[in-house]
Amino acid sequence: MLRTNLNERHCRILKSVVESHVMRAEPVGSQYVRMAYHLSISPATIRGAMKRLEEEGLLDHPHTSAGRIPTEAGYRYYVDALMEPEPIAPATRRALNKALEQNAGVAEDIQGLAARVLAKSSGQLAMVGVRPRGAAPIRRFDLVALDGGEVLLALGARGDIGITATWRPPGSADPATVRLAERWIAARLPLGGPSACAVLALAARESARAPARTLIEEALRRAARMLAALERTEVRIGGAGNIAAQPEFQTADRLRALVSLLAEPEPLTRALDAFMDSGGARVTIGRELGEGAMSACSLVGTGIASSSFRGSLGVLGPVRMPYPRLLSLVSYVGERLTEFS
Amino acid sequence: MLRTNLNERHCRILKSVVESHVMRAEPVGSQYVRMAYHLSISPATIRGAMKRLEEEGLLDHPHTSAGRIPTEAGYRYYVDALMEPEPIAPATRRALNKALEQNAGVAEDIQGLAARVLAKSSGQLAMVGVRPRGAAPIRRFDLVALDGGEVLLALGARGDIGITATWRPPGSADPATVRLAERWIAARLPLGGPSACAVLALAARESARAPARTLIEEALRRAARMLAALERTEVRIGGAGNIAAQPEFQTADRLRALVSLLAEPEPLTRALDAFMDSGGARVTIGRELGEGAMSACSLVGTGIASSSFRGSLGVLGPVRMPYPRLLSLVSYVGERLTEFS
DNA sequence: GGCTGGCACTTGCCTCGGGCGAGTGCCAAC
DNA sequence: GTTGGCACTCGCCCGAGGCAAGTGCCAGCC
Repeated sequence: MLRTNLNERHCRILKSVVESHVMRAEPVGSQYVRMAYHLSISPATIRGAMKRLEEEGLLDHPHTSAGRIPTEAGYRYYVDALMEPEPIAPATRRALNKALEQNAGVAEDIQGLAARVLAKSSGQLAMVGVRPRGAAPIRRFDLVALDGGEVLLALGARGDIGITATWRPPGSADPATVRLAERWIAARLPLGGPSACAVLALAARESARAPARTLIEEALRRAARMLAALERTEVRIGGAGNIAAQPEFQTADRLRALVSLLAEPEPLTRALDAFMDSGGARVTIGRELGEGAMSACSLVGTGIASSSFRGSLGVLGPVRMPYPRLLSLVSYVGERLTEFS
Repeated sequence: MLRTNLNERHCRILKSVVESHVMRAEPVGSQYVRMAYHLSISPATIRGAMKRLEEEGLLDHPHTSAGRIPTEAGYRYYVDALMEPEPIAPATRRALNKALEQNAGVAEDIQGLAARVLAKSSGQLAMVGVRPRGAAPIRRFDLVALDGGEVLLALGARGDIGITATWRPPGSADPATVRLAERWIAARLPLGGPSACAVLALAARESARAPARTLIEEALRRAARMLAALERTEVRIGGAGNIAAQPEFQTADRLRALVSLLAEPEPLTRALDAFMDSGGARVTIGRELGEGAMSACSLVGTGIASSSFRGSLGVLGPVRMPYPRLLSLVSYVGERLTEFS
């Protein structure tokens, strides 16, 4: 990907064009680059270099009399080879920590919180998706007869979270039968290991020979459903309004695409999933996201993981985004989030 | 609200204008009304009547040479006095039932399902919000010491749903203490009655004198938080793309407002809440929704309720909506949903 | 007296063309 | 290799004119 046939001046000018364009959201001309970056070469020289960069496919100009804008390849080159990492301002860092810690107690909503915080500090759309580790360990399995003929099923799963369900088996539940069923399941269910699939398999394989068959089957079916709900990736999105305010999203078409994306966020979550299990923060630019509604966007994302979950988070915005800042930000929030396992 | 100084012709013409405009999304002229409704009076007469309706504040015309469009008052008059109820087509009815029943098993997501189904059949944005009954009865309260020094708290709440939490008290949990704490709480917690507030009050009032004070306080605090989460209204939104495609939402402003609304749906949910505990389906038109981003929209909604929850559902769209059809639809889905308590 | 046909009028929308400004591309000169 | 100069190219803005739709009003008719 890295082109070696660009000399130092070309690089410098490409970098200037990208950064100017990110800042101003307009095509940038040779004059502007010269002024803004105090280059000691003349506009004509800069124009020459720009033309060369255009021939390389790194710059584009919308029409003859407009300045240059970076192509997606130009952004890619910038991200891979030119940009300098931008450390997070201490004030931002403090604000992030404060916002995250203040609400960390509400464990179930850590993703929503992180999405909000990340959206606010990035000025883009932020997404956080978390999924429990593949085989969510069942830490506890209870099947209890309640007064009044109902049965209570309690699953203690990963972390703080657990779920229960109660139902009334046909013909009401006899405590002895329930006890029997619980023992039967507990003896066969490998606590600490099984995922929803495993539970279902257990149900299919063995329950036919069990003593309290209907009750056991019902309990296992419900347990599997509850586990499946826990194992689903839950994605939270924040700050959609941010990117709706960006100049790139002023046209009705783009906005409509954004609405559709919010209404049916599967493409978003799929793009986010691509960052799962990846180490540091990475960038996906424009068409690299696919040809759909998001092809005019870039995604800066990272995987997050702890002993109890895996997931990913990222910010989505127009291709013209401040990559160095967002990369640091996404990295940092990712690291902090991992600590809240 | 009902004006009596409109004769039958005026009513007929107002009705025609409203229905034509709902269908075509354009100002309607005297010619069109005459043709479309086979009126035997001349365009000039219709124009006279329209002028009268305009003086009454029921019609408006954007400029001299445009046709008429209904004002919000015109729509209100139409809804209150002119429109004829439109029964749901049997095919739609069947489709609705099928879609609802197919997935009814996934109890936790009944709202999301209903929102999707309602959005599809209405062609508008659909919202479904459900909240457990005010004082969610706690049907079961368990506090158990787990192996390894952790404590499990299980709450059996309304219906099928229950939740558990586990945590590690400082200095690990001694089974005897946990048992003590459970008894203490069970003796004071009025099973079948208390809401989150009540639990918190119990914690504040009495725990100071309790034996295993820190443990009890922690358990009650967690229980209150879990109950609060259960008692929150959870709103699902579907079909945002539908109304983004409406002619009223072609301008960037409107679309941006829609994006903001999706990003921060509090105004939506508040508007929806107004239908809670109300009987049949009702309509809120335009400015009646308040002056915010939704003032260009109407909401057709109804309350839904069963022994275990209360809530509301509705469809949101431009003021120019097919009210008779949507009223029937919302009514019907509301009734069906109530059956899935 | 109310309804109707006819006609002038208003007004938004579309298109076209000219002026303006920004920025380029190229060339000759250094 | 770099630079200043200059012609050129477009996109954008703006105002004018033509068009179409639909009204308002008035005189006449049933």
